[in-house]
Amino acid sequence: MQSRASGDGGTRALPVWILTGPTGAGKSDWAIRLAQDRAVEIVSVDSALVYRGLDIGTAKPSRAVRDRVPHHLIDICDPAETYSAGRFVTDAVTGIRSIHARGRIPLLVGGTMLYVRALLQGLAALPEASPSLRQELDARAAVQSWPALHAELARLDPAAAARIRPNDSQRIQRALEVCYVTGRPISELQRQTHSPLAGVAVSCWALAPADRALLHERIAGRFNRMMETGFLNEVRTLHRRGDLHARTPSMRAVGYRQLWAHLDGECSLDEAIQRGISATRQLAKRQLTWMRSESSLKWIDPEQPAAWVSWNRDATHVLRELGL
RNA sequence: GGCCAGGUAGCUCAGUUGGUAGAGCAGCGGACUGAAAAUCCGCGUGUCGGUGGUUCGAUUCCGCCCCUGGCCA
Repeated sequence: MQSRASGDGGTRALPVWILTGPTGAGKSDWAIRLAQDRAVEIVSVDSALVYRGLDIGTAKPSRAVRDRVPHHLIDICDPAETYSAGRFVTDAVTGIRSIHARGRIPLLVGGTMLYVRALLQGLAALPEASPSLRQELDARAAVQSWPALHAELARLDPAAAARIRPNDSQRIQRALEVCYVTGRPISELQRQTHSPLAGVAVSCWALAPADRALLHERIAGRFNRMMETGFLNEVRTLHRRGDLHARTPSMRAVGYRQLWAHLDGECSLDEAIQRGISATRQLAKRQLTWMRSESSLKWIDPEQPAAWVSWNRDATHVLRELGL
């Protein structure tokens, strides 16, 4: 990917900025403050923000904010659809190219770490999901159990089976699916990946409070605020559509899943809220695990008074250098 | 005030016919290639309410005290 911008004395490659962090850390606010009134556009890196109608529970930036600062990859599909890491890479690359073509800097913001990694390290050229094959595998697992299908994978692709746990339904299913569709083991195909951002200057920051207890407080506070601003009604509207169910990927999102269970009569509202908050904390923990393994991240503690100033100063400096 | 039932992990509870205890949830750590806000793996010491007594040994049995809930006054 080659992108150029006209500076004072010639052309320079435009960078890609990535701001990630656990849910509730304040990524969106920071991104909007940075991008506002500057040659910066935001690309969402979030598997839930892509769905229309999932607004309150995803803390989606408001229409007003998006009118002020351009956002990409938000509200691009219906909740009944299944978005994917593969589609994300394609969409994100398209977005980045168009932003660069406008002579602006893309700021990728979000906490879906698989998507971040897919961008940083690339995704292998694998076939996309086959709903019919997955249905068939689900049916087989219901009678034979996933460990039995794991044993089958061990015959077809020993390397993949060694890495995947016998109960990891999702990965067993995917590995078998790829085997059946391509006739080749997924472990072999996965060996060839290339980053779609190869050759681009990428800066990657992780916004995360050093104090976990503080993050937990923010998460609970935010969830309660969502409840006060109509989260339950939002889920009820989706529930009433009739074509969505508890297993639809969009409805497995944190918060939506628990409120959906309440609407299905599985638990009280109070319990659903508590479970939703716990699920959010657990999500944040998994995101942090992923971030710790990403060595290229520059960590920012939003609680440090100087953190914003220094991040903003660095960004301003780069923009000036590029004549933007 | 009397009677009954309880007080065991952050929470809900199990258990020890006396040899100092274990589940679920929560929490923590980890894995992660088209569902990823998903999916999966690992981690359980806590004055067993307090205090006396019986005993080689008490969280377990007995006495008293404290706390919670219920019933009766």
